[in-house]
Amino acid sequence: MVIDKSKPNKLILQTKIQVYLHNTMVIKMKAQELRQLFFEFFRSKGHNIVSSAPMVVKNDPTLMFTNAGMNQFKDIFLGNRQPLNKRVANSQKCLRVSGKHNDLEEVGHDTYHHTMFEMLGNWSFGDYFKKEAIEWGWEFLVKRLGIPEDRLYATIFEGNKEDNVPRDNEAYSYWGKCFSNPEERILEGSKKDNFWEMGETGPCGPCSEIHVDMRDDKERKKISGKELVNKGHPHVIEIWNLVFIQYNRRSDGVLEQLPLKHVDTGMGFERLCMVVQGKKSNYDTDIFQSVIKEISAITGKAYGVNEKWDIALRVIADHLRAVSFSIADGQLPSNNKAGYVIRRILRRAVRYGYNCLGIEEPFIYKLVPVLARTMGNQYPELQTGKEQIAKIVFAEETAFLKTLGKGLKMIERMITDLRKEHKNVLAGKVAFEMYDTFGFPVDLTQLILKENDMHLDFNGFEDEMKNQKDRSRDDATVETGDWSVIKDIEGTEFTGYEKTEDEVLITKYRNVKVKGKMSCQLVFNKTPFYAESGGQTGDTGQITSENEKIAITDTIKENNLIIHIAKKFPSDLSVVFSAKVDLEKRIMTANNHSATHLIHFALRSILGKHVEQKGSLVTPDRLRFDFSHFSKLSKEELSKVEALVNRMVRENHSAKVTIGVSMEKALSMGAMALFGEKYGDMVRVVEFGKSVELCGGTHVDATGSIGIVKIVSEGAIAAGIRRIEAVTASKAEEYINEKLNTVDETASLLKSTGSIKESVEKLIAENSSMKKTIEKFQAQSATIMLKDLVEKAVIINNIRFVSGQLETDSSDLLKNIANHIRNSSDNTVLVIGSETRGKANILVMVSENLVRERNINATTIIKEIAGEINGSGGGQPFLATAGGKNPAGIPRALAKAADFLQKS
RNA sequence: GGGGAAUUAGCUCAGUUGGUCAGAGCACCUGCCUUGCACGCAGGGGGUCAAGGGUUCGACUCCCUUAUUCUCCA
Repeated sequence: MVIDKSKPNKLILQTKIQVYLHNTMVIKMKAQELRQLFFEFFRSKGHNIVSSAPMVVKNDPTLMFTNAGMNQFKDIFLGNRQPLNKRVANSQKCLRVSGKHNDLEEVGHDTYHHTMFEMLGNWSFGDYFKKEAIEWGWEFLVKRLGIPEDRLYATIFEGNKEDNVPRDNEAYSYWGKCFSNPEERILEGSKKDNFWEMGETGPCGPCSEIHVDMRDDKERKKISGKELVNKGHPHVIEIWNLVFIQYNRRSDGVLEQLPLKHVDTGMGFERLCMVVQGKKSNYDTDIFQSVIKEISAITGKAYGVNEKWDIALRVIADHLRAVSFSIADGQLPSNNKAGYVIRRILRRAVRYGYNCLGIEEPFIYKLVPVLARTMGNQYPELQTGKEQIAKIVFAEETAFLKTLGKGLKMIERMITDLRKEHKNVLAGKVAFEMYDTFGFPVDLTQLILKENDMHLDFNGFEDEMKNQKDRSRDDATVETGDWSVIKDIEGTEFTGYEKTEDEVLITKYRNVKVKGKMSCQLVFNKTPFYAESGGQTGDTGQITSENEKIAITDTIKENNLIIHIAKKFPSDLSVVFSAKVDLEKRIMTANNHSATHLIHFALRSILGKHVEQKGSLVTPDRLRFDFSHFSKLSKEELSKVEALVNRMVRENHSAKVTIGVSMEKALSMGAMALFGEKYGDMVRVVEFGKSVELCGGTHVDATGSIGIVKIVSEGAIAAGIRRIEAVTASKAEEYINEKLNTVDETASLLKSTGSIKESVEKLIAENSSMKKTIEKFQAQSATIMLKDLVEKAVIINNIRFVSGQLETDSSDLLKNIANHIRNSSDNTVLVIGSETRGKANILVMVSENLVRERNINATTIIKEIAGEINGSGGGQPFLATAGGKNPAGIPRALAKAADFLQKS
């Protein structure tokens, strides 16, 4: 056992004290110490302590977030990678927002579910198995932490006939040696609780769980803990799951034995803290209390006073962790995929603050520093990123509160409408629309309705919700077939750094059906194709055999396997293929990738060392680079960056690539490790002059071949994060030429020899003054025409009838004339015809007093006369228009209007 | 990836089965009043109603396409 040598007795003493104090429930071992104790324990058992993988998963389409400690070892279990150490232990940050064990809407209502949590785990990759796993589990909990034996239960797998798996007698026998009364303490569990599977297919095996009974003595006497295991009792809980991976499930459902057997264990750290600290709730441990106290200080709502507040405080404390860790890993809140999950979690926290605590302004961002203090030791990314995290949370909170504000307005309007109709039920469809289209939470809708003595048709709402889910699910079904193995070779050697063409053999293939579209996936023994990774898109190209040529449309990486997406499967899979990468695209991609390195370097030189890469996208056509910076780049800064980059291009720095460098060495060379990026134990370093980066991508041999780099755009993508887009080489040439052409064409249009800008400014000024002049003229000519017409007016039936045909193509002008007359004189009917582009138009205006007193209607008149021009029309009682194809009929139409008035 | 919504003045937004309807507040400009924490009063400039098609006598309003943004689902 490894303990702190400077205080050799402290640990032992502490353990003894714990045993003594456990029943009185006043033990205080800080979470931080407990975590270290776990590491030291497994180090003493020959384990290598590794760091937590990022919580946000990249390069795995089936998983958005790390949801268990074993995720980062998935490819080892699948046999795609050899482990460096056969015994490993760590603490992994995990996120679970849905699935059988957890649902986001439940978190906070009980005292032991979380979105983000830490999972302690120890692993054996084909090394030790059930015996050691069980013995060490027991030793750690009972002997090291001093958890009394009579509070522990173990479960084992009861067996399953369908799968042909026997009862796990082996596990039972080892537990039997630990407990003094095994019959009482070891329970059997069904497939549901005690058989672990990675997915529908893949590695799986029986598991054995350890449960703790935390109830008072009195309670324990009443009902045996045995009755409460796996029954959802808040104080009789599972804390450690030991999984014994010994099978592989094929897609036909049949289990086959694995050649190597593995151990995968996971212990909920928050629960362990609760047990060790003698608390009844995870939220009472020091992990959460510091944050909860801060929320209370801000909101004035103390914990433990009433249930409604407590739920809100728990929700906020939990969600703060999930959101902060995600942002630290580089996952910003956004409107799809992983980013959307984060947004939803944060919004839920805001909602609880709003509903239950009555906080109507951003406040969660204020909690980030406290969280960084509490957990920054183990997870330094929180400490270094805390300012940026706070900024992003603030922006997100502000935006959502605005959404809420808009929704409140809408719902007020709806309530008014309902009142008018004397109804008190809001249709589910309406609430769903508010939720679906405007993001207004349904529980708030319900709350507000209740305050107004109304309620929601919740069933209707859920129906709509179900419809939408079905729609999305139908669309997203992916059917993945089994790998068919042709040659049993593990992994793929990547030869693409040296060559773009290679002789390859197909080792396995499978079908993947997405949206009814079949995609053919191939794996080779070695390949020159670069798989999408690190922002660089996958290679395209083709494979050819003697009688076939097949296009490769993309290359991806899944669980460390390089997979080629082919147009179709070759008819003969066993022959040698010549695999050839599309060279032109590869070169263009390399230009862009190397250029991102130069841009990164230039940004740091010019803006400062706070600039860090936050993401990038490199395609053959363009590049995108996201980085942290607090404000918009000025024009000067942008041109400085561009100038420095292009200088480095001209200096023609050769690429210096070093492979198999240890992480420490790479960092000492000046390379930057990015938080949220998963690196292997050995890394690849790419240097161009002073630019040093950890990078697995393909690059130019020397910067000169990039030719030229042109920044195309710069903008914000989130608070504190900016994005630069750029083009290089021939694409940059095209871009610049296009711009210059525009300038040339503009200049020749302007016939300008001097400054184009001045010419355009002059043109705009002239244009606007001309506009005004024209308006004046039009008004004048309208007055003249008006006068002309009015002079020719006749009196029919005591009505002044003004009519005539005008030459104008402006319907606005006609309307102007009409309105002018209407406003200036009563007792008038105006009928004007005009011809534009071979079509006839007629306008009828009737003075308001005639409409009122004599019931003369412009619409009636226009319908009466529109036939004469082969047209139709309509309008309002005082103004109507019609159009038709027969201009020759205009005089007849005017005459008919006169007749009409005569009769009325 | 799939649904829905939005885009109107520099900003925040109104705009009622398609017809004097292109508006408000803030900001801006001019003048007056005189300074007290968003001073007040009077007047004024500013909009291709996101872009492009279509339907119609007539489109900010209806339909289609595109762009951008928001939002929900996976």
